[in-house]
Amino acid sequence: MTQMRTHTCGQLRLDDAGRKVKIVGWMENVREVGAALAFVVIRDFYGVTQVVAETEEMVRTFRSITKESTVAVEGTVRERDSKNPKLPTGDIEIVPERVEVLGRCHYNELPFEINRSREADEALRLKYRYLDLRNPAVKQNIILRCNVIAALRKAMLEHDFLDITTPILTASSPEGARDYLVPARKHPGKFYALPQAPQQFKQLLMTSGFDRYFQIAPCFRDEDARGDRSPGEFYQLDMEMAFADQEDVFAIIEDVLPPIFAKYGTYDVASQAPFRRIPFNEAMETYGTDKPDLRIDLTVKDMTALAKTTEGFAPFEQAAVVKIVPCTGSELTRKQIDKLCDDVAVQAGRKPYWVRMDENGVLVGGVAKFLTGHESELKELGLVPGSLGLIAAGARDEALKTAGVAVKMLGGLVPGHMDERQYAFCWIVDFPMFEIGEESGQLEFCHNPFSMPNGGLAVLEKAERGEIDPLDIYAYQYDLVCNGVELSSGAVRNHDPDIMVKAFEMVGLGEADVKAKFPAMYNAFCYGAPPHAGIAPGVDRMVMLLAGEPSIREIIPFPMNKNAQDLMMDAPGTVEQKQLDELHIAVVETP
RNA sequence: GGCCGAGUAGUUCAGUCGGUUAGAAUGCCGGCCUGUCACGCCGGAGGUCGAGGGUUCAAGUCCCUUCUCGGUCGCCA
Repeated sequence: MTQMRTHTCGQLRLDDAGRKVKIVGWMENVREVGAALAFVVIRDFYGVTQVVAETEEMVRTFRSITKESTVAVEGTVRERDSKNPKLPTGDIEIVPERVEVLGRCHYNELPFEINRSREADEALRLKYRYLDLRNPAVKQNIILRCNVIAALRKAMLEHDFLDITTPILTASSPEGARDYLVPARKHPGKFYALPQAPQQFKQLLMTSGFDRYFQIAPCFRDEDARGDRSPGEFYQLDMEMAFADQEDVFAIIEDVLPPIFAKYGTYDVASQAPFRRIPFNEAMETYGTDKPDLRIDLTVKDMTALAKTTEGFAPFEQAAVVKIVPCTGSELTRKQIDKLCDDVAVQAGRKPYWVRMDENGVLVGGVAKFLTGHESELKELGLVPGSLGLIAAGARDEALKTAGVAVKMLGGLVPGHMDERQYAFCWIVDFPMFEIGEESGQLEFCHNPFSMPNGGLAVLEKAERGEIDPLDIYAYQYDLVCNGVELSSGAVRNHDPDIMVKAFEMVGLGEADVKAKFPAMYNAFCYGAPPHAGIAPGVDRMVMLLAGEPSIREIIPFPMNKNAQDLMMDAPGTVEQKQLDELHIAVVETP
């Protein structure tokens, strides 16, 4: 037989009995059950197939091959005496006539067992990622990723979006995250930057007359990692539409994403269009976060007025706001409540207070003694008999953040408050355009300066004349949130140079700054730009949600570790002096 | 950068109040086993307890320093 293989390891069925075949793959396991009987498992991308050695010689042959070597097995398909219903190929086995080692595994002990690689230390998995990926369970997430990306691309093309690539080597962007810089050999002292997003390019494409653009775009940001944030690089489904507004963008996303989530997700229920829209301020007040998990039915209630009438508890008396998260049906013990409050503190930075209303309507535990006498008011807020209330007091943003974390943790802990098995999408809309900077104390852009203010030039001018508070100006800026995960930010862009300059003037900058920071875009917009809007859902986070994985590294083929190192390739690494010389770089100190 | 957790056999982990020769499972090596499929049974090898210092008659265990990994906050327009 000259073919490399006639069948894959996932292919053969009972119908194939009697057929002469040749399979190739990794020798996963040898089960010897006698001197002249052994069962050998061969694995390839498609599945596993059992080979049975029935002579002493053949048993010795397989025994001599190290596990995880690649082999070719030629033989005859036969119906099994004892079938395995758990395997697609479990009805048959191959009686080998010829066995050839194609690629020998030089080690008889591996860094971890392939089928249990997910239990191994993560640094070890990353160093031997090529072995980790042999594990079908690990490989499955990468296959899912491919399928999801293919489905996204297909859907976008069907909606008449053009897939256009934009430069990887580009100019450093003055705002946002830290850039990855690339020294320019031909321009001593100058640098390219890897794009944090194709933001400016896609807006320039709109200005060039492309009507609908998208790209599965690599993005690079030199910021610290998180469980749901890969260090260094990630991918976005970047899209932009000309002569379009917020409604047009929502319509596309609401058309594209739900079917893909329903088809490829671990849960088959996804929110249908239109997604619920929640204004930013309402989200903060109701959920304590701008990325609410709508699967949880708990909300934040304001008890500031009530708290002000209490006596003897300084945190209530001094706090700007006091928020409570009432939760019915809690049977948490005192110990569990303490643990919960500690866990909230880890994420929120401050510990919540708590109180319980027992079945008789009596306040017990925690800060109960300061609230006694206010039972009826608390009941109105939802702290009914049999409920636990987590209370956050302090400055508004601190209290809301603490309450938001409390909502999330209570939802996950107390049964009956979270309908977990679904994808719950929502839009967060009406983000404030400006905020008072924490450090500067001055008016600053809340998000990015490219968003169109709701009200256009007129509203900025009103604010300039003092007729309205600039903090009350909203931007056509929106986030897409699913199950408490921020999937994406988007906006109706500011395509009018005059409004752009005015917006910059509001924060103490001006035309010169716009031109200096975004020269290409500002100039392009002076030549007639279409109103346009877009969004860029994170592909990695979507796949994470679909795979039901808590770590983003599980859905990236070759992830870096938390410290932005590729342990397999040993990157970042040192380079030769010659390379540095060409790039006009002097290394002052090598650690 | 802050805080929290972890680091013991190839791997995953246990190790009590500081006290005899540091254990288990799995993997590896050898033997047995004719229908296994996480095969089973018997035997064996395998350890700088992350590193350095200290306290002590005695440290995997207590203290200090440091390194590494993970989580989280800052950060991520």
